[in-house]
Amino acid sequence: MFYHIFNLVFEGIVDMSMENKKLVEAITSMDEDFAQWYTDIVKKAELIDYSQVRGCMVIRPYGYAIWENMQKVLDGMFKETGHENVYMPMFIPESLLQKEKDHVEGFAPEVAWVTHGGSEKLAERMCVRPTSETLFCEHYSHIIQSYRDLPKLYNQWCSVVRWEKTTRPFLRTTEFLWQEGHTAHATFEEAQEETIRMLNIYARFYEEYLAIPVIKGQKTEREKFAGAQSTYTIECLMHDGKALQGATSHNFGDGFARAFNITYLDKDNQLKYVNQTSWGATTRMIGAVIMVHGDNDGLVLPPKIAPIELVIVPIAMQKEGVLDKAYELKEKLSKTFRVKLDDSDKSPGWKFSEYEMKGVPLRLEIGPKDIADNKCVLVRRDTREKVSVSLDNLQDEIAKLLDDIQKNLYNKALKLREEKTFETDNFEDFKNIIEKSPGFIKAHWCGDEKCEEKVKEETGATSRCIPFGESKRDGAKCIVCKKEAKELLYWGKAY
RNA sequence: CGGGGUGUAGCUCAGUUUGGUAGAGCGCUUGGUUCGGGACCAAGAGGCCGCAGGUUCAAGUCCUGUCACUCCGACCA
Repeated sequence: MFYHIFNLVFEGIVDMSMENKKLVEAITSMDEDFAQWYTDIVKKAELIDYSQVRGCMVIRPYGYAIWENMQKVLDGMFKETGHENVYMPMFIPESLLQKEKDHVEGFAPEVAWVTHGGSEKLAERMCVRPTSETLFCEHYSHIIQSYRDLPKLYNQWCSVVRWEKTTRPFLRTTEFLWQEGHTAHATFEEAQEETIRMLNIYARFYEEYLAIPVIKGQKTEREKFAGAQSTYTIECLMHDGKALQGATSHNFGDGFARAFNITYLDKDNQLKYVNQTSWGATTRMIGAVIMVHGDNDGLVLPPKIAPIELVIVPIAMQKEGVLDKAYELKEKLSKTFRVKLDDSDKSPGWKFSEYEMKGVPLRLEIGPKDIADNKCVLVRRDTREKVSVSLDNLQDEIAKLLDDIQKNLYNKALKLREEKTFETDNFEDFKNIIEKSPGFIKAHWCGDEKCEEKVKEETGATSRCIPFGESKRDGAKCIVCKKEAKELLYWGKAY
């Protein structure tokens, strides 16, 4: 009898607590279903909406603001290193696309074709650019004549279209936003220098602004860009242990120059081919930020690229003086920080959850009690830590906290990557790791593409890069064929 | 491109088995009370049941086709 009653009561409690939990837990837990967690975040943080167009998304103001912040910083870095922005057509005539053989073969399966203008069939169909190498090359062939015209350091911000089979917001969409740098140089060495310079810029951007640690390295032959002589990459690791290519930089040598006849007359009066590079980064960076820093309460944004660094939530705002004080703080703080004051009549608790979902780094609570004490409460998104601070040195306190959050996010991400990075010489171990605790695996390789292929077939992992600054161990053997190793590689399942 | 899942109100979904008046919760609007972790009361607005055919007196429900989203693979940033 007692037991029965106890059970009923107990069940009642359990039911209630679960109901409450459901109300609060707006998104799927990342441990339960990482893919669903990701989808929940992009929608609930109001980054995107799905559109009527297959595989394409609407980037909403909050999502686009993140992109604008990324653009602003990267564009500044490009300009500092002497690059100029241009804009190329979005269409490429078929004949132009086909000039470089490897390149067209790489992209042919995923281009969209325009066949009609109005109701008239075009004499030559055009593709919607999947990337603009051919257009830049065509243009360079017109404007480069002398060694005095070099180097040409161009970049463009635009969208490109690749007809992907399956799509996911930010990670892979049919149309996506990016920047593509295209440069032309007199010598191979200069092109190589540029390739690495831009790779380093991406790495710095990831680490300093996105708070994401990266592995810099070179792609293997199998993984390199269609038409490139060598491809370099920055690789980062997501929360679920999958790798994501953060940005790439390619040295084309004179391959495209030969196909497009881009020549210049050198000092020695010899006609020579230029050497080219290209490098790009995309809205996929937003996906990286989500999957590296996000948690079960939503997005977590690094302060340096957060559209809102600080949100002010007034408490008991119908009470005399609260809103006035909140407006006053907003005005003062907006001079230094990106600030939002939420004076809507939602409850404070709702606002707390909402801005946590949106990953706003800092929350400022101001209520009657604080005002009486000349204080306010600051709450960090990353650690949930609450501090009560005097209104007198608020600016300094906020600056310090934002700086600390930025650093903490980087350190947490680095720690996560270290925990998920393994090294092995044994193929069976390799398979086990990939299956049971996915992450980066460092393993030696003989240089044969067949071994690379075998790893992919049997484990699903691909080679991510030949890392800079980490050399192979003397006498090490290939993880697959056990022959003498040529390189140490990072491997992993990738997005 | 192959395999699975899902399309009904802005969102999450019930209703489909067995055809017969279009539903719930949340959100939204208006008014009021609240406000330091997703508040409450009252009154409202809101749907061509993804789209197109077909079967039927009658289709959200049955049949055929198609489109989109999503997950898992192959391809890619």
